[in-house]
Amino acid sequence: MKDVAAAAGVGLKTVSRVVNDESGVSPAMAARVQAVIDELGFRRNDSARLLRTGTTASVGLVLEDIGDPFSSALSRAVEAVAREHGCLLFTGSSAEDADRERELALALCARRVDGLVVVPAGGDHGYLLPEAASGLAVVFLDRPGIGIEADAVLSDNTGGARAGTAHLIAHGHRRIGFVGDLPHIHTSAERLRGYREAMRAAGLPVDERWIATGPTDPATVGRAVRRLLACEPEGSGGPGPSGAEPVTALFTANNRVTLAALQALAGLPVRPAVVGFDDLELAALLSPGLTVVAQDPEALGRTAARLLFDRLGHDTSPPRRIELPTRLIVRGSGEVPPA
Amino acid sequence: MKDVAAAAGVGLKTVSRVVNDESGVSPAMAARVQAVIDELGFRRNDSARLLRTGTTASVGLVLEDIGDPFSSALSRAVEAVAREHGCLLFTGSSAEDADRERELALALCARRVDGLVVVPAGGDHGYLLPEAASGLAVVFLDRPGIGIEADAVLSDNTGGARAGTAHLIAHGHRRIGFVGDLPHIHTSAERLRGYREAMRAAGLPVDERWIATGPTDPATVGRAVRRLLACEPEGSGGPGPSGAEPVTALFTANNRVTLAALQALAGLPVRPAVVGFDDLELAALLSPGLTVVAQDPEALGRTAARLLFDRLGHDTSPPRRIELPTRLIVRGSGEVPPA
DNA sequence: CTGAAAGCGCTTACAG
DNA sequence: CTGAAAGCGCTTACAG
Repeated sequence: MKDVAAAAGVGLKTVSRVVNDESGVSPAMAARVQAVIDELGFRRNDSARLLRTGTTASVGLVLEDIGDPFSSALSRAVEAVAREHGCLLFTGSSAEDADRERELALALCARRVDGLVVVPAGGDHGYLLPEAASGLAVVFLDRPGIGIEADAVLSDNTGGARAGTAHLIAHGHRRIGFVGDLPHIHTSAERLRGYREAMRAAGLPVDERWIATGPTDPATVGRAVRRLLACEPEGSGGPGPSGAEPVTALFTANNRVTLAALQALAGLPVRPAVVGFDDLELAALLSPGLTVVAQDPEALGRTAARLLFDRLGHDTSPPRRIELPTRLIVRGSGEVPPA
Repeated sequence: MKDVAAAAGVGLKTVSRVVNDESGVSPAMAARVQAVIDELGFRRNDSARLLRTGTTASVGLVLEDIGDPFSSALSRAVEAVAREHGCLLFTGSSAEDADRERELALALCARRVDGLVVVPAGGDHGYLLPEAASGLAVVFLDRPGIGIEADAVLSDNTGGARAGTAHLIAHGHRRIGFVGDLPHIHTSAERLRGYREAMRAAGLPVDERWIATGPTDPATVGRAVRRLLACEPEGSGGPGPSGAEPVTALFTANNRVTLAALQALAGLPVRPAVVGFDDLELAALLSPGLTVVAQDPEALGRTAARLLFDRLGHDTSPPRRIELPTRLIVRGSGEVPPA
C-alpha cells in the first residue's frame, strides 16, 4: 500500500479509501490510484487489516475426523453459515484425542478466530475459560463441553436409541445386543442409556454381556458381533463362550459400528435384525434395507453455526443446550423377526 | 504483551523471549515473567506474530463440496500433512462454481495463506498468476488448472475408465452406457475418453445415445438410466423412445452418479452389469457387490499436500503433473453377463 | 476531498 | 543477560 501511495503520489489513507470503496474520494483521484493498484498488482493484506480491526472474520471448527461422513456433513453446514456471514473457516480434526483437540483449539484461539465450534473429544474444556472470558464465542457440537458453561447443540441420543431399541422389541426381539463406541464418549453413553431405558420400559432384562462398547475398528466390532451372536470361532483367542444366550437383534450405535457390523454379518450364517444409529449412504439399497435412527447433521451444524454468530452478534442470554430430534427410518433390517 | 512487560517491570523483548522459549533469559527473570503471564492469562496473538514474520503458517484448501465423501477424504489427507508441518488449514467449497472458487481462493490469498490446494471448479485460473508471482504456492488437485503453470495431482481418469469399460467388454457386453457428470468437467471428459478408447480398442461401435452426461442429481441420472435401458415410461415427458438399442451394462463415471444410478435401478425390472468410478462405503455389501474403479483419495490429497510443502521449501523445479493409478475392484456387479 | 500521525500486537536488528 | 527503537501492512481518529 505504501508502494501504491508513493507511485500514485498520494497519501496512504487515500489508497486505503480506494481499496475499501470508501466515499469521499474524487473520481479522478480514485481512478489514478486504481490504475496504480492494477499496474502494481496490489492486493490488500487482510491479515494486517484484521489485526487493526480487532476481528479476524474467521471461525474454527474442531471435528473428530473430517474424513468421516458425519463430520463432513457437519462441516458443510457450518461452512455454509460462515459463508453467509463473510467468514472463512479453519477446520481440524482431533482424532478423538483430547490433547489434540486442546492443542488445535488453542492454536485457533492464538490466531484469534472470532468463534469456535468444537466437537469435543473428551476431557475437560476448562482450558477455554480464559479465551471465552476475553470474548471468544464457543459452541459445542454433537457432545456437550465439560468444565465450561457454553452452548451445545446435540442430537437426542437417548431418545433415538430408545426408539430404535423399542422398534426391535416391537418386532418381537427380547435379547438385543448393543454395540457401541468407547463408553467414555458422551454420545455413546447416552445411546446406551436409551437402549437400557427401552429394555426396562418393556420389562426386559439386560444381560450385561449383550453390551459391547469399545473401539470401532472393523476387527474389534467384528469380534463383538460374533460373540453376541455366539458365532465366535473356537481357538480364536477370544474369551471363549461367554455363557450368555445369543441375541437375535443388534442395535449398532453409530455409523462406523454399523458399517463394521454389517461387514462382519456378511460372513456369518445368522441374520439378526439390525437397527443402526446414523444413516448410511447406501442404506436403502442393501437387502434388506437398513433400518436406522437418523441424525440430521445438516441441521446440527447449521444450528450450531447460527448460535455462534448470534453470540458474535452480542446475544448474551444464558448458554443454551439445544437437542435436535432423530428420525427412525424403517427399511427392513429392523423388522426381521427373531430367529 | 505490553501489559505483561509493564506488570513484570521488564522490557517487551524479554516477554517475547519468554513466550518463545528463546535462550538468553536468566531463570529468575523467566520465572517472574512467566508468573505474570499466567496471572494475566496472556496468550500470544499469532496473527500479529505472523504479520511480522511474513508467513502465516496456514494453507487453504478449495474443494468442490466438503460434504462429499471424495472431498472429505482429500481433506483429511491434506490436513494430516499440513499438521506435520505445523500449518493450520482453511477449507472452503466452490459448489462447482468457477466464480465462487475464484472468490474463495482470492479471499484465502488476501489472508496470505502460504499455499493453496485447489480442486478447480472450471474456468480460467489466470487470476492466480499475480499471487503465484508474489510467492504463493499452488497445487491443483483432482483436475488440472487452466491458464497457469502449476503442479497438478490427478488420478489416471482415462486409464481407469478404460479398464472399467474393458472389464465390461470382457464379460460379454457390447452395448455399454456411459453416465457421467457435466461434460465440461475435466474428470468427466477424461473418463468419457477412456470409455471411448476401450470401445474402439475392442472394435465396438459407440452409439452416441448411449452417452449421458449432465447434472448428477438423482432425478436426472434416473431419467438417463431409464432411457439407456429403454425403461423410460410412456408419457413421462421424456423424449420418447430414443430408437437406440438398449444397453446391457452401465459405466457410471463418479460416486454421485453411481449412487443415483443404483437407486434408479432398484425400481427397475432389469439388472444390467454396472461398473462405477469411485468406491463407495457399502459397495461390498450390496448384492451383487459393486465392482468399481477406485481412486485413492488419501494418496491424492497427501501427494498434493507434500508437493505444496516441497514448493514452500523452495523446490523450484518445473511444475509437475502427477497421475496416480486407479484400481479395479471386482465384486460382482461388473461381471453380470448381458441379458 | 486529502493526508500525517499513532497504533493493532508482535518480531527483528541492534546496542548496551 | 536485557531492552529501546523500528517496522510488518493495514486502519482509526484527527486535522487541514
